Amino acid sequence: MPDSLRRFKADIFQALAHSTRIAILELLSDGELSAGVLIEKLGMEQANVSQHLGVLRAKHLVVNRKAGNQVFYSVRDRTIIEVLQLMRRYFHTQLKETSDMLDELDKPLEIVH
Amino acid sequence: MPDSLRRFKADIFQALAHSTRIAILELLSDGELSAGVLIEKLGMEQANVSQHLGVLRAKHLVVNRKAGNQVFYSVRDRTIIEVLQLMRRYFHTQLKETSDMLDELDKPLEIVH
DNA sequence: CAATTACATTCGAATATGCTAATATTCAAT
DNA sequence: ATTGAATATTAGCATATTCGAATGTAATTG
Repeated sequence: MPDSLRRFKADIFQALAHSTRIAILELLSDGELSAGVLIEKLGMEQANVSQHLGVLRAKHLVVNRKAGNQVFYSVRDRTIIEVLQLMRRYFHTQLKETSDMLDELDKPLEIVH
Repeated sequence: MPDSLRRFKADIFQALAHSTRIAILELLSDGELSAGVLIEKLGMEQANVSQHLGVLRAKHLVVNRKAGNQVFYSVRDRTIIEVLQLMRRYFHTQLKETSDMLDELDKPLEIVH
């Protein structure tokens, strides 16, 4: 497999590598929503959400449609939703295999010596 | 869905968000390989590959088995391989939809004037 | 016990990412 | 034309990632 394809994949994974962007894609999985509704449902700063939408747009994971004052977003390809679902399955498998996993999640903070 | 689960997913995606780590997982998809063989097949710096293996280990995407002098790595859960395969399908879909995609891929290299 | 092989870890510099606050832009309505 | 609402962009700072160079650590061999 050519490295260009791997870089493409890595780019997509990078776009998925943030809980807010995952939340956005999940919210959009049932159909399009305006930026305003997304901001409201996420309960986060407008600029912050807009930046995350910008990342998803840049990687073509979402498309946007302007309607007057508003901008409606939707997922471009359902395959991405499938990836997220596969990930959930992965989570459950791992949960069964190692219950330490949850402790591990908190670890990054322990780096403070 | 709780945010902790999204953060877990994001963490895994972060681990996948590098072409070298994707290459490692692909190389391991047919069975375990020693760190040395991985380094050789990747043709990269020993320390660099070891660091990437460290990331994959930290996120439990791979497990390692010590045998004397060597360390053998293998993917912990095939689901991750499935995610990579889904991603390949995604790539092909996108390729059909927008041929600009390839231009986008080469862009970073064109910085050399 | 050297010396070597196979990996891992640490350090430091470069680059990338994420956030808030502030500012722009774009369309709508008065 | 002004104002207001919805969204995007920029600036600046803090933190994270990535890399090569150097160093550390086990196990192996002589």
